[in-house]
Amino acid sequence: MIDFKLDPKAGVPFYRQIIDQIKYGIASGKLQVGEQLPTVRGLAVELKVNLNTVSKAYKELEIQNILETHLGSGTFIGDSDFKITPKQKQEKLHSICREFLTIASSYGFTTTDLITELHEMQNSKNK
Amino acid sequence: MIDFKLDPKAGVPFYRQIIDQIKYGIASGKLQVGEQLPTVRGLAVELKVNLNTVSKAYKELEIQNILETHLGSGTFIGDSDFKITPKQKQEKLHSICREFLTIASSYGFTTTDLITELHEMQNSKNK
DNA sequence: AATATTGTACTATTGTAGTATTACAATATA
DNA sequence: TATATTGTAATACTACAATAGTACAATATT
Repeated sequence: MIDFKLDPKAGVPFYRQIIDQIKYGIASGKLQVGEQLPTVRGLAVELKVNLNTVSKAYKELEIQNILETHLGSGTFIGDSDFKITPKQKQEKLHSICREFLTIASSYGFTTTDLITELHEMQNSKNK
Repeated sequence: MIDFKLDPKAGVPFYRQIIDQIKYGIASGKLQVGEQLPTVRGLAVELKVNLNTVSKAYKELEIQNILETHLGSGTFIGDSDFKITPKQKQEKLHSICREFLTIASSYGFTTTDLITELHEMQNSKNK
């Protein structure tokens, strides 16, 4: 289970911080498929926010096929790899990159600039 | 001069659409250094928005050292290459890429995924 | 100097995001 | 079947972003 934490000074909405922490928890292996998350009320009390704030986070992750909610029993980590087809994943990657390119080009950067920079960031990370 | 167009359905604020079109105009060479932009009133009438909306766009671009405004005479494309140092440009590129990485990783994509995709997009563009 | 033209500043209005309050509906469990 | 536990829905409050209305200040032009 994750040790959830909210930072009111982060400038990021609470519900989005919750989303990010769950996503990161999955990516890092701290959260396993099938594992139950805290109940909306439980996490709301723990984080001292309203239960709707937690609910909003869970709901958005359910739309993204990352969580499964079962009324009466709770919310669980879904097996998103089974639900998101490789094609859907590829399309998501494509749309993210296209959006990125649009923003970058408005600053005058080329695709090559971006690739170069990403390479450098990758290298400096593994020092 | 650019043929400005606003899309109310874009989900992007008017002033930001104006900003993007000017930036893209510069990047694509349609706007030259020293060239005068429409007056805030002129463009406001043309786009059927309030003059403050145009003013806001110009002001933000002036902060970014992309435009120069001269009260009484108008707003002009500045020689941003002289004003933005290579170091600043590099930092901008870096911050854009880091932000991009954060978003992408929340979807489970790695830096390598992104680089690969960008390469493919670059290749398919030059067909 | 007078006037027109330019950008600026202040204020009000509208819409939306984020969060909370409260009541409800579905399911599990005793 | 009764009750507790779970997520859901409707509503409202607050803050802020976006835009507009209006008046102002600086500069150019005559």
